[in-house]
Amino acid sequence: MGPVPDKPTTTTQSDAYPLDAPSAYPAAEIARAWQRERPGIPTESIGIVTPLWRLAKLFADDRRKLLTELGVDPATLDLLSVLRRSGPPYEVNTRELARRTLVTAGAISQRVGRAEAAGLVLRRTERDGSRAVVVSLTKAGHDLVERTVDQVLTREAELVSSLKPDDRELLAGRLQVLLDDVRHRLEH
Amino acid sequence: MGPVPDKPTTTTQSDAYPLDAPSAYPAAEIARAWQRERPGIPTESIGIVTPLWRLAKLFADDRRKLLTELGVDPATLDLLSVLRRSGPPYEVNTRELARRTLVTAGAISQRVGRAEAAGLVLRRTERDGSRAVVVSLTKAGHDLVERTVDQVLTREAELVSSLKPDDRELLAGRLQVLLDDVRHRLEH
DNA sequence: CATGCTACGTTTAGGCCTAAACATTTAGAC
DNA sequence: GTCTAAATGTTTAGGCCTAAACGTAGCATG
Repeated sequence: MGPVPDKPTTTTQSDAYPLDAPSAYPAAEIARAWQRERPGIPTESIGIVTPLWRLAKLFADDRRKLLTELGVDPATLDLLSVLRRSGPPYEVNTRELARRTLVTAGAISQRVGRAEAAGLVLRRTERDGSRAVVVSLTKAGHDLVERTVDQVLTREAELVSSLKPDDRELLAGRLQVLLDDVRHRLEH
Repeated sequence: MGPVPDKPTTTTQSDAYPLDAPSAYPAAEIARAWQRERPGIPTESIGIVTPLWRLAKLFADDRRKLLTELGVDPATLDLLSVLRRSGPPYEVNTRELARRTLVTAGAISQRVGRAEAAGLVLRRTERDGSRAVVVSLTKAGHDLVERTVDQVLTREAELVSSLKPDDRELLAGRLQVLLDDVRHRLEH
């Protein structure tokens, strides 16, 4: 049966995993532990889903910390970035914002509300008497993006810099294919 | 310069992206949009980070919805799963829990508090007069894991079922390598 | 031009998390 | 032993998000 991972740790901390390796239990060990505890359970997904979640969390935590220093929060920068990237006149309606950021309409409404209160965006109706809302970037919002996005992307490029360009493209491609497939399955 | 993606969408929703493809702007287009708007900005990471975040969110949202139907929340099941996987006597101290779940000590404290109030776990000091806390699974907690984990893993196996075993292992391996490297970099 | 369905944005309630402040305990230095 | 510094678990404050309830606008049918 090989080594027994994920052993009970009643004693103190870390039998198998020293403190200086804060999260070193590969997904493979989680799958093995489930197989040991519940033989036959479908564990094929663990090797994909677990590292994927962990990577996402590491990137998100790191970005949040960097942005805190810069005086922004990730949700606001996400909103401003979509507007900035769309090019002049830096306007996008709220449906489109929800679609591009993968959050609910309610979340968009709150994000825009906060950003508007901070003077970073403006909100106006799409046409007279229309209910649709268009959000646009103010100068302050534009400036905020300009002085933060480079730092964020530079930092993240550093974090993935162990990947050689070919490997990076290969991984990016496979992730995109998987993403498209998962999205397709979720649409039923 | 090729096609111009991520065009302003002042008009209505979705010029280039119909509503029936709720999130179809590949990471590559985001990178191209940044290059168009801010030439020279380092965009290498986008192809990795963006699909990775989106996949993580799709999986997390789907799991949350499934678990809501089953009457649990993801955070609680995460806690119970670590305990269940550790094998008899289903006990893990709180430091170890924090390490394995990638959340802060405060979050663990709250998770355990909620689970304890729901009768799913017990909390006791590690030794007499000690400050260290050990969390253990109750029968109710054990039962809850038994009747939910199979469904969660089955569902997730379905979501990644487009990957052939070889592809799956390859991707899992590359993600784990990247995870280890990113973690290493974050330790400074 | 009613009627009812659908789409849309906002608001509210509740949940979970992080960061920081606390209160102890544990470990070292001398 | 004593004292200081580090480690540990909890609490609190504040932030962001989802789900659901609303109120209204758009629109097709008859």
